[in-house]
Amino acid sequence: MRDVAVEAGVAPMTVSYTYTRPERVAAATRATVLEAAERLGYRGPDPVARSLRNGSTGNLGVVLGEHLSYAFEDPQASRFLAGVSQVCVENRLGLVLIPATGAPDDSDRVREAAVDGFVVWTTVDGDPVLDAVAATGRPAAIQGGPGRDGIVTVSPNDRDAARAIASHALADASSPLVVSLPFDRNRAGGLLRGPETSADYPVTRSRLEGFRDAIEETGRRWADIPVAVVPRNDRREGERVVRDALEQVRPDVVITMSDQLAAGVRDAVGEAIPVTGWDDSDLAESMGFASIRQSLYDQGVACAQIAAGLRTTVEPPVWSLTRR
Amino acid sequence: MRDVAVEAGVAPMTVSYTYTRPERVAAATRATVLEAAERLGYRGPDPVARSLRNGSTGNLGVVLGEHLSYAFEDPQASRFLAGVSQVCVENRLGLVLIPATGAPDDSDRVREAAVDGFVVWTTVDGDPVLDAVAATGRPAAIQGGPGRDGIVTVSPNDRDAARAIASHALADASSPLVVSLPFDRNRAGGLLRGPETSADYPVTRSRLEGFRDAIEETGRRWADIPVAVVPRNDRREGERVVRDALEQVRPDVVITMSDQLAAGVRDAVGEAIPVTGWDDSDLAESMGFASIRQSLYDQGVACAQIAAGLRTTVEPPVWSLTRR
DNA sequence: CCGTCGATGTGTATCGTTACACACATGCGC
DNA sequence: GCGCATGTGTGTAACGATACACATCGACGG
Repeated sequence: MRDVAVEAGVAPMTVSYTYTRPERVAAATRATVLEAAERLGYRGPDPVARSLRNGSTGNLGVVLGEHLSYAFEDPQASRFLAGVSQVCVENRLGLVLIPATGAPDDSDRVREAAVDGFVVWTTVDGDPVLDAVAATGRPAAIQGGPGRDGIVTVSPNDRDAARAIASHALADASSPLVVSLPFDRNRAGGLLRGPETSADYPVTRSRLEGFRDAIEETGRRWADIPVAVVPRNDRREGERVVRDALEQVRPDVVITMSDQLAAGVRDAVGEAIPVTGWDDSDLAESMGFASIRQSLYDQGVACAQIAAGLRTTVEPPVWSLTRR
Repeated sequence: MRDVAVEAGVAPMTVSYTYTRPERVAAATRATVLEAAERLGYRGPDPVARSLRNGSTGNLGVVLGEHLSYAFEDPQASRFLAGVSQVCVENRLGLVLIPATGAPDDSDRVREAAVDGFVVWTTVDGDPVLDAVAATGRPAAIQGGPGRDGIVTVSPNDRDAARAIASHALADASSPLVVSLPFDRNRAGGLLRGPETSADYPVTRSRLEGFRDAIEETGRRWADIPVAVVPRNDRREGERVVRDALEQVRPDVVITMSDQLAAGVRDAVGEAIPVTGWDDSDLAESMGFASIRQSLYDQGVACAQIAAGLRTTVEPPVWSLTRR
């Protein structure tokens, strides 16, 4: 920039203003400057230097508690990210993806990220990456929890929603099979019996609690309920885990934690056993099973607005039960 | 950092080395420095200042020629991005998403991105965003074209592949229906007759050319061939467009440009009319239609490596025909 | 003809870091 | 006791940009 200033015969500040506040500089001068820049192949202010001087990067960091490719494959994460990206586009913010796989250098990644704020996709309790995020002192929001000081939690009341849909499922049935998202980072799959509802993922935990609430309300004992856990939120995993489970149990309804899983169940059992999903996506509509409607897109928007400093609090996201 | 140096009673450089090259500084001094940092709440070197000084940001920019949410919904884009993100993770690079929707400020976004290199997801011919990318002078790669000076093109020979699969499809059939990806940014859908193979998207164009090659080889006139164009690479769009087309034409084979579309065709016509896909995904295997195998994941890896400066050229990605 | 105002250009200081070259001490072999 | 390698600490000088306050000048009302 200094060179351009010399070439154009003006002060560096004039060049700076030419780019950042064109109206502040006379049209003639502006032309001279741009011409000089053209001659020298100068492309405009360096974004990094600008960030340093201004103290803001114009970037939002999105922490994904999974291998990055997960973000592109899980439909729920996708919807959420779509909401985040919408805010970024509207506000001309960059979107920086930060993987947090549970490795020790996750925190470094966060510390070294050149961003103004963080959006965190739900992770496990006590994830140290949350400490790293909070330590930056920058605005941050997390979808689905866990809650933490310094990070705004954006999460619907999953427990209530889970209870509602489970009650609905149990209206005409008596022996449910629960299909659950992973409990923890190990992501061990398998069939359990009325497990402690102590999953490390708060989202999984709240839903389990809600299911248990509903089941106990009907007089059944949670300890007797089969719970099949998938290693991934994936339709085929849902199909597989249910096939396996059916070798040991004979449920008359299957209660799942996502539409993908519910679709997988349908793949396995057809209409023979009713199933419920979660998220009320196209799948739920086209295959015709009950689901919980909650907008992950809207939650993405909310999180991004917080991270961008556009707001500091949000109403808890709403949910509703779509009966089918 | 200066403050920490004072607090610890050492030179700023010592503090810097404490973080970036700990082995360069005596253990005792290091401890003193870290202690002082702790007292002052210093979290380590500022990434932005570091980038400025070092001249590199540790970020890769990915230009998506679509609304960002598209990246999270199109399975092909997802696979590609998964490959890109793999390279980022391995090399500790950040991943910055840059939307390019065709709006005039796309170029600004590129110019203002604090990244070391660019990966571009296939876009239309003459997209000005490519000029902006090339103008940065940073390493860049584009998947699927269009080709351009200063940007490495990573693309299989789509035309040959298209000819191969179309020939395969025409072995036992005589009147094909082609289902095509969008021609241009307008994304108008609809049914055409042997259109000029002049789509703005080079990927669409090459495949059309290949289909035409194969069709003309069997003695049919391209001008007579019905081509249904979808506005989006989406299973349901595939279903819809074929339903519509079947009101006007009676094909005995459907040749599509993606497995999603092929699956949509199956949804519409079942096994009544054979169909071919593209990408050889799980869908192709489970539904049992022929497809072109090419790894978008690997292409993502290749593009990212180029953008990261890890290599400067790539072999053309391989493709193969999976007959079913 | 003076005072004031708006429009426009310019110096200064600083954002937080690090490459580089150098200073100095220590220890070791001979 | 000399020469030399090694291990540690320290100035200097940028990296590229901009906030802020100030200087200058012509215009214009009274």
